[in-house]
Amino acid sequence: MKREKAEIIMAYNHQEIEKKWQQYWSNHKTFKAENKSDKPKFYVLDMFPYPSGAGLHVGHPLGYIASDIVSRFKRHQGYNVLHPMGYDAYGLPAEQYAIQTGTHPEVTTNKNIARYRQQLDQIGFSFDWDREVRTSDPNYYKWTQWTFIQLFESWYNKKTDKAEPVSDLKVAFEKEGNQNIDAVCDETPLFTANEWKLKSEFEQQEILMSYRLAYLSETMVNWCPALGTVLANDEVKDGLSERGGHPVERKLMKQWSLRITAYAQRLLDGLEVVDWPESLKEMQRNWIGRSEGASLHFQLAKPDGSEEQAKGIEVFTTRPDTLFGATFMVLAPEHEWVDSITTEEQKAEVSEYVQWAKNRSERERMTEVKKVTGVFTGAYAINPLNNQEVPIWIADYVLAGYGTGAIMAVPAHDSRDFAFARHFNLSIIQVVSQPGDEPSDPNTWEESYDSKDGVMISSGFMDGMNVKKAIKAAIQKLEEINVGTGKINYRLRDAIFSRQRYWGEPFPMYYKNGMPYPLNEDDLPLELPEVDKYLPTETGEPPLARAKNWKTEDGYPLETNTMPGFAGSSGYYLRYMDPNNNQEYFSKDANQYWRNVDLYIGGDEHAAGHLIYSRFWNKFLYDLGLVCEEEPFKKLINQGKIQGRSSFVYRVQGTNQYVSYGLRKQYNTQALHVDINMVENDVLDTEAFKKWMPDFKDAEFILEDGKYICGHEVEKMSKSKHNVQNPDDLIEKYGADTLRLYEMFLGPIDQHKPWDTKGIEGVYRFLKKLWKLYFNDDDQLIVVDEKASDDELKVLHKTIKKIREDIDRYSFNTSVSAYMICTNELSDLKCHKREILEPLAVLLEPYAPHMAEELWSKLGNEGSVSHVDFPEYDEKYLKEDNFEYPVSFNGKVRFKLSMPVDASQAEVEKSALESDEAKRWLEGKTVRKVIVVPKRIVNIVVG
RNA sequence: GCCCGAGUGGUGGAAUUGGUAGACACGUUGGACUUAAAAUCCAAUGACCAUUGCGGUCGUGCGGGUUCAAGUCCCGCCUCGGGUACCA
Repeated sequence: MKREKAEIIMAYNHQEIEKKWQQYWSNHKTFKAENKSDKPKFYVLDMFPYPSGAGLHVGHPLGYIASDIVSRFKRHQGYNVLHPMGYDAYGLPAEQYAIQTGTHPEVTTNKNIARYRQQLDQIGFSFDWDREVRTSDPNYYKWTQWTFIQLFESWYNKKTDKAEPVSDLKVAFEKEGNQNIDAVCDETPLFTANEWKLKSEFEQQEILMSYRLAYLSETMVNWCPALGTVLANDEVKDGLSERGGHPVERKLMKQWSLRITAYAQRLLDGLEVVDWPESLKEMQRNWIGRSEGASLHFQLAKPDGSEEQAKGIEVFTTRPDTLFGATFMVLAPEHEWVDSITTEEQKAEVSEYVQWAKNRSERERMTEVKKVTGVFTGAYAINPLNNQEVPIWIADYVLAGYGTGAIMAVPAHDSRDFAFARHFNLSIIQVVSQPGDEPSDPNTWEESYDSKDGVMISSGFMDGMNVKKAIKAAIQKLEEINVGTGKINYRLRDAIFSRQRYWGEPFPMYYKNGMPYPLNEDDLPLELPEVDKYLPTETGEPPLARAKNWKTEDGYPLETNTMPGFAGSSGYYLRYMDPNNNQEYFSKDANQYWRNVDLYIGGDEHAAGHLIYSRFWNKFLYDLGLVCEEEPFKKLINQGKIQGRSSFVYRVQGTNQYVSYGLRKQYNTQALHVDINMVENDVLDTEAFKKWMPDFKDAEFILEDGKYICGHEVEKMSKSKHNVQNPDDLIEKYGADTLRLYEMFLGPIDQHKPWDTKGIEGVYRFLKKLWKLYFNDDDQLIVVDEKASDDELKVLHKTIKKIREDIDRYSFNTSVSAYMICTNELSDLKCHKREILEPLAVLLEPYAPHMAEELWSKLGNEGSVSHVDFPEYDEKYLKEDNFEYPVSFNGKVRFKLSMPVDASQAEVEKSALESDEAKRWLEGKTVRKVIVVPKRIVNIVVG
């Protein structure tokens, strides 16, 4: 009885307070952002989550808490803050579940969203929920579809370096054909205006297709049979699908693609102006993969006289300087000329090899990188600079998808060519000499010399030049003799945009005579139809082919593919600006006001996916004049992942006995994961363990000091490792404010760190201690109006300064300790004064908003504290009269010396040398030098 | 292989511009209160040596260097994490 009573009086009742204020915020729309405002704007965005069935674990809110702190801080500084949240609602898990159970993915998704929302609300985020978007909502995906149509109706003009309407292109074709058009497009033969006019509608559309930014084409795709769909390059990791880890094959399929390659250079250039982590920018640079070099043609030694072969085989090289060392050529097995150049004698061998290469999985190909394979075609080409005949080989180390799918091989200066030449006994000629080294016989080399550091030899006109100069000279020569030209190549591929799945945006396209046409914009959104099963049809068509009447009013069949996951997330940050607009994606005014995202927080796993697609999407809309900023995300922070901390028990081999961590070496044991909820401070609750699973019912324990101590390890948080910490239990026990503070206290926001519940008590204690500055044990307000002392003011103002600086540099962990220090010091001073405690409540708001609101209101204030001015600090309270100088001798600190802060260097030096403590260290030594750094240190050099 | 990032007490981490290394917190130990426990409060807590007191030596992954002074800057390595990989 007594105990219960004590708990009721318990001063800080987080459960009641947090519920109350969450309700208040929701009722009063405290965090609603207005599109019309005289205030400066600040846009803080989180990467919106995919609502998975597992709900949130403690890792998810980490970034949300950080962005919420910044949002709240900016509101206190008078900004109109846009801080929205929504859901990336299309995704494979809900669809896989639908396949298994027949439950509509929308049902699953809505259920998961409801759970996410409830969890998010509990943490006390200051989102403007009136702006919520869901990618699967027709009102949202209408604009995803709309953007797709704009992409379809656009082409990329290299002359103006931007996207322009296809309608303009048609006008140009009618006027002068395509000879003056400089576009990023598929290879298209030249035609005149007359020729254009003579073409059929179908032929014209076919040509336009090769210019469109969203285009349909037969391409080599990553086909994942287990998922029954095609995947984009960034969705494939190590030859396996990123989701589910299923094998991926190469397959030729007719697919929609986005011509993101048109933007390669701008995507690269834009990285220079954004404030992103260097590592992330580097990842994008690598993904875009710009390389400078030359494109040139090798004539066939015996062309068959066809127009095609007359041009020769085109290759791309970054080392045109080494042309004199090009002793053979290699084509990718998929190269279009393989059949036509192979000689009769080699036919069988070549076709066998091509077949073999084709059937290899991507995974095999990757894991067997070191294995050298290839076959001779029997054909020869002519090196354009020295007119030597070189054999043409086929090998799968040359990729069809990069450059032209053909290379000139320079074995002396390229390690892959070197390995190939060695294996097949092809000749190797040295053309670059390492500085300070004599040229030697390459046949004796252990490896090729790939470095660009060196001087040309055996290279005719380039002899004696350094590599850099020779590259320029070679390109010039190639252009002179009209066989090649300088060229920049990108590794970036066009984004494959079709998925053979149900749960995604339908394409707003229909087919007339096999040619795709866009729907009328008035007919958008094209809503996702109902189907009887979420599987492909018997004939292998995507699930949408099951839909009844999947055709236009005129009876033309609609596209049956759906869009990929990154479609909906590419422009969601724009829709937040004006989420309920039925007329437009977003209004011009809204975009002019909100412009772009000032702070974007999310994981770095999106480096090569979402963050590139989004930038592309934004640049395209910029070209259309719809958005006013070319880069969508000004500042970006990657929050680190929170890893799990697994606990282990040690089962003695073949028994049901479990030995405590410290004694496990004495036995032959096997480590088993145990649920971290049964473990506190590494001590196992043995009774709970016995009840956990039937297998453990009769478990026996070998204890140390009467306790069973568990082992631990840092691993990924996952259900199977029983180390998932969900926030709900912690919030119930300690409250959201504690959780928020603790997640920040764990360490720098951008660092990966293991979750460890141990420290949360300390943060909870801090909040209770802070509460006690305002209330006594009977929960009576004890704040007084007495004038604050200098000491108290100093504590407050140094904390204000620290918190402001810390938030400005996103150092959230150090803020938390600043609050703790402040509370400790005010407690020591027994300070209960309004002059200190009222500003402190405001200061606390970004991190612990519920408590701040409660304190603010209990102090007699009306309404929410959210928009109250953030406290300013005054230097005059921070000033010290004295500074305690550490005095060191030869760099070792020996004693402290208190001096007035305005003491001159000479005075400090004099006092230091004359002080009693100094004598000991000066005895028998000469002072060689004295360094005095004002308000820092004194260093006396003796010897 | 290549490109990034990181290594600081038993643990998470702090040290913002080269200037007192280890703030703050956890954990541990000892103590107060209590019949007891929880909660709370107080004290100690990098290692080693000396502990009769003053104290001393070492110490930020390793080895070197620059400097009056280095966790911080430079050179060379090691380990871990991430990205990428026949990209010509």
